[in-house]
Amino acid sequence: MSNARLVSQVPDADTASWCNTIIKGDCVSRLELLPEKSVDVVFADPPYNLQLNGDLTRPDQSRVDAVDNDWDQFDSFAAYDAFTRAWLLAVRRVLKPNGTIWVIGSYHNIFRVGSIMQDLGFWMLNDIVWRKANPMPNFRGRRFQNAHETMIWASRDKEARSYTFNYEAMKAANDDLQMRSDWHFPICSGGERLKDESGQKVHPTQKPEALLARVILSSSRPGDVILDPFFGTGTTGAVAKRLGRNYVGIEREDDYIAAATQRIAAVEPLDSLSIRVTAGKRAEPRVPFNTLIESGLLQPGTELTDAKGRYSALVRADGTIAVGNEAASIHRMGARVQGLEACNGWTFWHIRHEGKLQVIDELRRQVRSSMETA
Amino acid sequence: MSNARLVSQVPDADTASWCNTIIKGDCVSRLELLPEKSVDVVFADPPYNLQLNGDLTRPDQSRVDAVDNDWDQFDSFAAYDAFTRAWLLAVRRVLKPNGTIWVIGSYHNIFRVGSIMQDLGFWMLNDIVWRKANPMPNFRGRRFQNAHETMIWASRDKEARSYTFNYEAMKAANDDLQMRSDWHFPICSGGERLKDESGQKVHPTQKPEALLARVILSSSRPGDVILDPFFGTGTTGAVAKRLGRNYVGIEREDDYIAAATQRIAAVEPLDSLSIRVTAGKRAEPRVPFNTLIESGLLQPGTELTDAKGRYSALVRADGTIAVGNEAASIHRMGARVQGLEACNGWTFWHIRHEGKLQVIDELRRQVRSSMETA
DNA sequence: CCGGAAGTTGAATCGAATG
DNA sequence: GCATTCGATTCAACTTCCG
Repeated sequence: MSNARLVSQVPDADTASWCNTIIKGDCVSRLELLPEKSVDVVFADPPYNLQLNGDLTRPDQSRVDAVDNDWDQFDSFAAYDAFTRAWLLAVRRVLKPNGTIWVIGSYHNIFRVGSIMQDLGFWMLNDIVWRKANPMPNFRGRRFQNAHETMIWASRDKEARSYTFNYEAMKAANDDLQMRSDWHFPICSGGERLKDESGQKVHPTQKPEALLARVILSSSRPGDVILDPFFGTGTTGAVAKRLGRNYVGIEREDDYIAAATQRIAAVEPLDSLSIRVTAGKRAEPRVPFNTLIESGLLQPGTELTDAKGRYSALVRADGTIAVGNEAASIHRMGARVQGLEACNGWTFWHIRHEGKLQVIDELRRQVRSSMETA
Repeated sequence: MSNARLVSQVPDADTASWCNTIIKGDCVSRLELLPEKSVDVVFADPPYNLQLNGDLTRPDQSRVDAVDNDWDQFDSFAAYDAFTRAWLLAVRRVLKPNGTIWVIGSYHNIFRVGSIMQDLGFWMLNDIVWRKANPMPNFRGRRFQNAHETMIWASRDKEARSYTFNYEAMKAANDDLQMRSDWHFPICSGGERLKDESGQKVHPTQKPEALLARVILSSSRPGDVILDPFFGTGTTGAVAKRLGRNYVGIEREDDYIAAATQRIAAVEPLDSLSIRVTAGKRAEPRVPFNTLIESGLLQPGTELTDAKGRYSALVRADGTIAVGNEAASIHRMGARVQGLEACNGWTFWHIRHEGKLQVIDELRRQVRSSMETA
């Protein structure tokens, strides 16, 4: 695999040989070929174990093209459970300790998948509901229209603390409101839906790229490795490549592999500027309070107050602030004057600047900005 | 139980002695007192087995009042599974062959509940998503906002063919479109939320009556018997009585029984079932900016400018826009480049389209119009 | 000009949370 | 060390209007 296949700014020289390939075969046995702790994110769209009896016809007597493939046939819940446990275990071995996994399913299988994930030690972060903009109607009128599917997002371990979640990016993309657990997307159709020469859909359950894009943008960084053990026609690979991530797919059926290979080859990765992840304050360089003093933005002896002028403190040369005889950090003193356990001093304290109160976090922003240009 | 009673419009004199009562005690042992095959619908809101560590504070340092009741403490998944199997078995005995059961839960427990239901022979009809209009935010920014809960609706047996589903009523209530599996309701608050003398909520997880009303209206008929084995403060009973159904509740805690008794006594049954749960015409749906990208109307890398071309920004794949090294939402970046506090990014930013500038609000209009036709 | 009703604005509160 | 919150609801504070 040449580095040229990967976009810039990503760790490329040491990308493993199996990256950005489709491995043919059964996912449990093929996963044994991958090193442990080597992938950042897993997206899995396993067989749903639909239990369909006979044909379903629309009110006009046309026949619904159901999922009746061999790969969705299981003899019992026990057989499906064993299958599920096996692939989840195999996937867990290759997942990094801080990696996360997504599994999508419907009410036919998602409860079994979720239980087994918990039994194996995965730690649930969210269940995400994909609300379909254009779901298939319920033709018999005996149930509610099945208008959603469910995704489970989980970390490899309960103890994982530094899994990737691009909170700020999701929030900014959602008009500055934090992203909820219910997502709204159309199903995969139109030009995006892969068809064969005779116009038949290549895969019965192809997922929309927009769904995968949000999955990947929320829980991975450029250059990460994303594994899809049920690759199908390669939606995960196509979106990963477009977004500057590495993929690895496992698939049994030659037809699907052929379609996915062709599809992914046609994908043009976005330039590196377009895929940069919006970082939250967590990722910004830490600026100690006394940097403000050292840089001359703030003089010792300056008076700090809260936004309403109820409390005041004096800046001291050593980077502490004083109230009466006591001195402490901006955070501890902010907490103490309010009688709270904790306080963010950067957003609590203000200075008087040209007659108006200005939060000292603004001074920190100026320091950071000058750090970048320096 | 006579057939005549089943078709009457209201619960009447020949109802069994245990109907419209609250039975005190543990639900598994108390259910043994009820005759088998005697209830039409079960609604169950079992403990969720939340596994909370320590306190959670809001960004303003106020403390979140968590669910820390004894009844939600289990030693292990195995203990929770045994509890779940026991009450589901007991409930199944008293359910009529054509009866159905609803169980509500969250990702903490719903996968275990669903698996066990399938193992015991219940047959899933739908999973229903309750999308909360006003969920609690995620204060730490480490996950998606947990904005929904899940209900499972199942028949007692796979073979049940004549369970009750008021398809036409649901469709009529939904502006003549089939009722979908995703429902939208506010959480229980305001005057509906039961408070004690000191203003504290009586029950930590009281469900909204609107939710129960749709459950009952969709899956039962007037005069039916509805069992709630975790009665709590009696939402199921209050709504059942109002809608002309019989209820029977089982509850262990005296405080909850007292509150439920008083609450239900104050309920006036409706004289007509023409009252339906109105979904209410929603305001124009909010379209987050990244919907434009996800729908393909706007490509990452596209340049945005203001109407006079003084400022420009780059669209990124994650739904933010970038000016230089900084990225933010369309609104915040619009404000920043102008040096303002706020800005409506939808009307500020434009794209070049066929040689002319087009405001991105026009793209939003296109998305909304395609949502309507879908 | 006074008193009270009625309407408006803004602050404060709080919710099944593996945080 | 210091980052992190959304929407419904209620209540207090204030304004306006009318007799």
